[in-house]
Amino acid sequence: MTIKDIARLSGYAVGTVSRVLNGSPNVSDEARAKVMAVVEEHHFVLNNNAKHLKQQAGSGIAIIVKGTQNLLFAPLVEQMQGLIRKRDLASLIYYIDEDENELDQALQVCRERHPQGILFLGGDLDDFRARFGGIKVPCVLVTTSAASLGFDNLSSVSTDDAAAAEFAVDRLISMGHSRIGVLGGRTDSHTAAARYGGCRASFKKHGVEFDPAVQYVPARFGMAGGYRAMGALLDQMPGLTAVFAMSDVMAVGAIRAIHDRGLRVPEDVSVMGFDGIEMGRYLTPQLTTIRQHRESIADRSVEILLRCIEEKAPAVHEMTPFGLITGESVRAL
Amino acid sequence: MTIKDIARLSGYAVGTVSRVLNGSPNVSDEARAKVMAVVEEHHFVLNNNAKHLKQQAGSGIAIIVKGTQNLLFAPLVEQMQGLIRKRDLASLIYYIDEDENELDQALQVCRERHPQGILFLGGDLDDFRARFGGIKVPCVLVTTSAASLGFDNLSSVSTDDAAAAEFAVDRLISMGHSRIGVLGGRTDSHTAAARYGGCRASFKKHGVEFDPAVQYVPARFGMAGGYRAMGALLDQMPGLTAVFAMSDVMAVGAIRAIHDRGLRVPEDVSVMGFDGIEMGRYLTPQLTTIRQHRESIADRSVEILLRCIEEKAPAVHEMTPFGLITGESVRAL
DNA sequence: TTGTAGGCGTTATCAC
DNA sequence: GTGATAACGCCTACAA
Repeated sequence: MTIKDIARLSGYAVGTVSRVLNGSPNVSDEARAKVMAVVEEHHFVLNNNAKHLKQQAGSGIAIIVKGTQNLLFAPLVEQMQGLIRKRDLASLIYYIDEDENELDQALQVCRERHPQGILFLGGDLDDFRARFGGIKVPCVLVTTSAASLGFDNLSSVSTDDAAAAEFAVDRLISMGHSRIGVLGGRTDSHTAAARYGGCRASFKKHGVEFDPAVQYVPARFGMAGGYRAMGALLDQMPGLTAVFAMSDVMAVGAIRAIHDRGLRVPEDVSVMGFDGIEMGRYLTPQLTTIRQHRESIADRSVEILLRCIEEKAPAVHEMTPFGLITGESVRAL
Repeated sequence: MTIKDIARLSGYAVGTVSRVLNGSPNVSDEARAKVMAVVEEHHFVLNNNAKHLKQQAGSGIAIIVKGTQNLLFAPLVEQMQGLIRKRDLASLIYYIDEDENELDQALQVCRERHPQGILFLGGDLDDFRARFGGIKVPCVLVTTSAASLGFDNLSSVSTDDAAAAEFAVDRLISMGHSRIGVLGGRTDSHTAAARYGGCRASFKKHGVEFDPAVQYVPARFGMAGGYRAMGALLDQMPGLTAVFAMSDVMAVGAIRAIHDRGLRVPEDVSVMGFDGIEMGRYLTPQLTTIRQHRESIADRSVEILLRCIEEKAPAVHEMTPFGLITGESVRAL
């Protein structure tokens, strides 16, 4: 069943059918009605391969989500979709796995779907540095700053990771903690590096001792990673009273590791997370954590992208505010 | 950059380039080397629109995942991908949101990508009943039984929801509980209905009282749903000692609701979950839950689909074994 | 082994 | 307002 069949069955030519299906104004009401009748009768849908093969002009905003399980991304995607629809634009969403290259995907999408712009949820700065040059449409990298890259069609919207991490450690220190461990991503991650820098700044500012070899344990962002890293930290830093985990999911693993050593949270060890995922509020103890401001992130990302598209505005790199969710996993000494 | 450019730059014709890129054997090593050199230099990738538009013959297995956040699906997808690759087939993964129609997606994929078969992770039986007739390739519905539908190209692989739920309640009863509440999906969900039936069978078998109006609270499958439903259950069933939540994620919400009433798990109320997601083992208390056998589900799904494709085998509906993960959230009275 | 050409289903540019 | 027709980028006979 192709557009040709519809043309034959409706008594019109393919051109007219195409015009009807694409909402062109140059069609008589009669033609529109007859064609639509045939289309609906056969549940006909255009073939996107052919459509996009032919169509060079871009339409819609592509959203490339790297990491389907990232609990922070789901609400972001949902909100962005709404904002894009509100502007009468289509959104094309592509979920890719953590280990796929988001720029391969983006380049393919550009070749095949000609989007007007791209929102990247998550992504690796090294990938961007290596391959983003091939992309010509305006883009926004969301949750990671791309300021250091200097591409003139790549904006970014992110939490100020360094400031937020510094704030987190400030908080622990202000509550009387001084033997504080840090569980982070591997230092090849730009995000982890920024948060790590914030931690160090806080320790230094307050004159609190921090020996990276002992007090910092890198791990994968995941419960298992948090669990193992916390175990190591407890081994090498017996007197610790608080730990800052660079993601809520790691914090969950860390809390269990603490329990498995016969210690309690927060009585024996306080745990501060990072992200503010929904799950945190259902845990016992509820997670005390840094909250990334999802609404602002989604909002600003879409806003910036559209401004770059419609007004050819230059790329900008924004930081959105962060907050503190006071749960039950941190106590004052 | 198209195949024509590569042809020009490599000194060969488009046909040869196409043959190289598709791994055809009828190419000299020299041609292959020269063409690949140009291809890699320019990071050239074929345009899938054109490729699939032309290519009617199907290649690859499509995996349609409904619900990106379903913690059960992530490991299933990963394992299935591995199994499919091991058979030298390509896999095309499509993630769609919970509220999209998986059959619209499937029909589109069939028209545009011509897969040899489709694996559906999650899906609504009503959607299938209404629209699956349009699909002609072999398919497997995973985690939900499609036996009742009777399509001859739709197999299914699932946990025996009724038996597993019955087992769960059996277990609670055998540990001395008799005032047991149930938190489930809304009864329009086939899965929830099956699990609900299993619960009732267990209560009946053991002669334990069960008044659905009081002891059963339907809710959405999610932490918030579990939290609210548990609150309601505690209100209307003051003396309860145990609750069976029809998903682990609901159980997490339920446990927090119990805590918020000043009760403890499992000292005051025991909680049994369902699914066996990774998170359960990191919670405190660790979740006691029914484990769906992910490995078997992935394995059998791929196996059955390939048998249907390669040997034109008839559709089958298999149940995979389930188990019990003994955590800390259920205690003996 | 390699080159050539037709056509996949659609859109868009022409005429009419 | 409508109809014919040339691309879009690729695959695949078929020819050489």
